[in-house]
Amino acid sequence: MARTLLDYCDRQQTKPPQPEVKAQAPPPQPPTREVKEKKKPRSFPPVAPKDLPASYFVSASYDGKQRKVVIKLYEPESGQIYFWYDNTDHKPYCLTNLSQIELEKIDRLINHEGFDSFKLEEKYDPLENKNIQVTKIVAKDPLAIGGRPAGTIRDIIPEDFPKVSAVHLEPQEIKLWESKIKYYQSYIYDRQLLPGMIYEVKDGNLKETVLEETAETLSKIKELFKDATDEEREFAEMWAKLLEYPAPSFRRAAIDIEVYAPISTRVPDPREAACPVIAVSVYSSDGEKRVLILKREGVREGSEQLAADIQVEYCQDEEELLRKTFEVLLDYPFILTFNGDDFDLRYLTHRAINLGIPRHEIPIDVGKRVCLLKYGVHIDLYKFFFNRSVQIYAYGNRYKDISLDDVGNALIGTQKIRLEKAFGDLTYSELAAYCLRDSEITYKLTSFENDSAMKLILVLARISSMPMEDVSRQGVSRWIRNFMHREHRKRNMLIPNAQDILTKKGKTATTAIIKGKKYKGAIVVEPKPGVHFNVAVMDFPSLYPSIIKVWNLGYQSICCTHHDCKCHAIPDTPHWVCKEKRALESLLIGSLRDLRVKWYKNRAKDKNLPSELRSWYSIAQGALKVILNASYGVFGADSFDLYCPPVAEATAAIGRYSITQILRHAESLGIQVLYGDTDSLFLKNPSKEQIDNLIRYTEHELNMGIDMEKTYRYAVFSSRKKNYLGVLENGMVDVKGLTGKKKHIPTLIKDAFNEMKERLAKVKNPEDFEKAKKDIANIIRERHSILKRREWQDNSELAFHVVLGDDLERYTKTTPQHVKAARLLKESGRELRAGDLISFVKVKSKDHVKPVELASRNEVDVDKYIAYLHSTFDQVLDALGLSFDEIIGLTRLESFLGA
DNA sequence: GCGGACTGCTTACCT
DNA sequence: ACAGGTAAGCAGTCCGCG
Repeated sequence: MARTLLDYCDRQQTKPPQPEVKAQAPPPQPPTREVKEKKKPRSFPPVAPKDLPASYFVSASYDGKQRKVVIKLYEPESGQIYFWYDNTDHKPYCLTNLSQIELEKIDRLINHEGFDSFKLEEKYDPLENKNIQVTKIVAKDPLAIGGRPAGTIRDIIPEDFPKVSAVHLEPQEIKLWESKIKYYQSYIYDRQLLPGMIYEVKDGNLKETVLEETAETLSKIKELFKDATDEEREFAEMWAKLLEYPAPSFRRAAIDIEVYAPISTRVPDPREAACPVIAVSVYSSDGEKRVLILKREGVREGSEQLAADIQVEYCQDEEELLRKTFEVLLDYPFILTFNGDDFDLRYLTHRAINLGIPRHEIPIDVGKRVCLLKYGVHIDLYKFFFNRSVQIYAYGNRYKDISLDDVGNALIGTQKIRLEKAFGDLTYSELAAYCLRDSEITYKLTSFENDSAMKLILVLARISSMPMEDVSRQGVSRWIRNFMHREHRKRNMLIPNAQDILTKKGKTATTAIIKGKKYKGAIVVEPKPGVHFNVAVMDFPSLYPSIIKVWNLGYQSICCTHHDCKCHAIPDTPHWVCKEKRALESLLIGSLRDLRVKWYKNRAKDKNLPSELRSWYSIAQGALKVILNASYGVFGADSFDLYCPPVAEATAAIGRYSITQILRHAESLGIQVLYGDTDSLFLKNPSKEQIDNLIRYTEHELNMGIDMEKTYRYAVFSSRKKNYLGVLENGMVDVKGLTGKKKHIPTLIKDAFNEMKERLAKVKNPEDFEKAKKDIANIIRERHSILKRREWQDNSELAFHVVLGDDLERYTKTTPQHVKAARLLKESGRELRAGDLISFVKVKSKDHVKPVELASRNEVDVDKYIAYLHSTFDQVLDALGLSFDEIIGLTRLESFLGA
């Protein structure tokens, strides 16, 4: 019998109607959208009709009951999800070099309940560079191939084949390929489906929707690649299509739950779900601002006024609260949470089970690490913003720690509500406001700047061919792996096993400067200390992707088997690269790089475009940046499925070669090189001719582009690498690496540093400097005397903020100061985990540190702070010809004596 | 037993 | 689970010192 979505809450209707108490009577709200009336029952699962208008492919998974892949289609007009089940009879499989005759001897395989059939196929083996015959082992169920602890086809073959085979084969000669690819991914690749793109259902079949209006743009892009090779142009077109198709508006709701915990310092365990859920908030794109509150004994209403458009609904018991929440989860096609995988959705599920709600009435699929929805798409923003690439490249390192408070504060300027009392003591209206704020922030994190986060996830889903759930949870190496897998399948290439790449292509040959690293990396040019006026910064735009493109780098091409290619040597290494056959990675990464440089970067800046379109281009551009920035690193990461250390090593080596060549050439032209790092050169006062010469040289000799990136009015270098300050023509100041900009230092010191920075921004010429120096000396003297006289406002100004990189017990080798402070906090009852930010001050007592909340003002170790102020400013002062000690009035002798 | 030289650990940053 | 290179501060160890 088909269930309907409303069946999920049918029990509630059998109860006597509950009196609904409102915090205050909200004026009736006009429905923001017709969805309010739409609540007619839909059958579950919501199978797509025979004909469905244009809808977005947002997710895919495997339906174990029907033994089919199911695709979730989001139809933006109705704002609903439709399920489309595979109708092509596609089946899971893996590949092997054993013949059917040999395989038939393996009883456990033939008799395996999940075994279906064999099929002979020809595939191109990229490691051997030739076509080979393989046997496709087809299964009835993806779990039969792998994914179970034992007794799967993947295990049986290497275990049993040696026993039944007449010829002896070494274990490594028994090959199995593609047995670890998720089945729905395999399906997506084989059918060449494009997640994130637009499809329609026609007569029960899934059909890609072609938009005429993008044709013109696509042909413009094609024109940009007219001088490229045919292959490169084809790849660029492929990417461009994925990036040019529009995004829908995403109908979505953010939810957040609050749980009553008797011990306020303890986070309730979502697996036990022992405590009641007392509030659930919903903040949606339909304009819903709703809080469900559990009625409890002795809780006061509260006098705070909630905004008029907020709907507060009281629930008499917890089951009612949960069922109403589940209705929301079955209504919206996209549900947003902040840490819902590990907390909110997991807690709701286990709590519902504890309360006796049948499993099938809970619309959540709880996995080991994720919680997915039976109906829509759950996006856990904690996982998304936690992603280092997203944090650094997409959001420019604007948020520091991955808390709702910090991310919200940094990106949308909204913080969590600060609680003055324990959770259990809150009035209803305080609880409602607090809970709603969290889902408000969660929602707005996806809505600011034209829904940029949702669009970014969509674009990444397209690039990587992954469902939106997966792409928002997994790292950049998975995104890259998946589009590479897709292209292997498209070209009938066997996807090689990581071990085979390693065996065939070997290891690295250079020695890293840092102990424990696998190979040598980039060059950093020794800076010329001092203040330099008119500094030009030149750089290679995406150096490593350019190298991968120009030098044809990839696991296939590096150290290939052709004899003639050996002369095509990689500088500074024993490696060589293929001249005959283009590597797939080189094409993929190269075309992506060119497309970003030739098209997306400009479009994102093009003031003539309507702002909506421009923001789309800046999202696309940002997505490409994230991918390109990681595209070299993945080859050196052993967790990457196409891990190939010599490719990473060769890329870095060519990078060193390139910058060294251009550095020599610059010097031969008589240009003074002040500094350089990896892909950049800082030139002192170069002439236009000199710059043009450098550009020409790089073009001809290295076959790569180099840009004049920016010019500093002046730059300040110390003798330290990766540490400098540059003032641009427009007065903006770049600060790199200096302690004064680091996030962990006390605000008392940081503020002084920023004052200096602002003062330096005003310096136009060498004469201005003298006045600026006096002002800077005053800034330092002022801070110094605040410290000496103990005149700071509050200890929080002196707090260092350091992230706990690991769980407390795991610091066994040393005990850094923030760990000492954290242990003191733990003693006073706080729960701490890896990733938490520890704030501590330096004190005179035995451990030298105390958590800021436990330290009193008179125990602060002032001398330590003066020393820190000293070292922070020294990084700039010595270049300016100033001395900290002299500024604070110490004679050389006094400072020598340590006065 | 104490202090300086040294190494290693940890975090935050740069490209 | 992208990479390597650099800076800084502190913890811990070794060694020489009557």
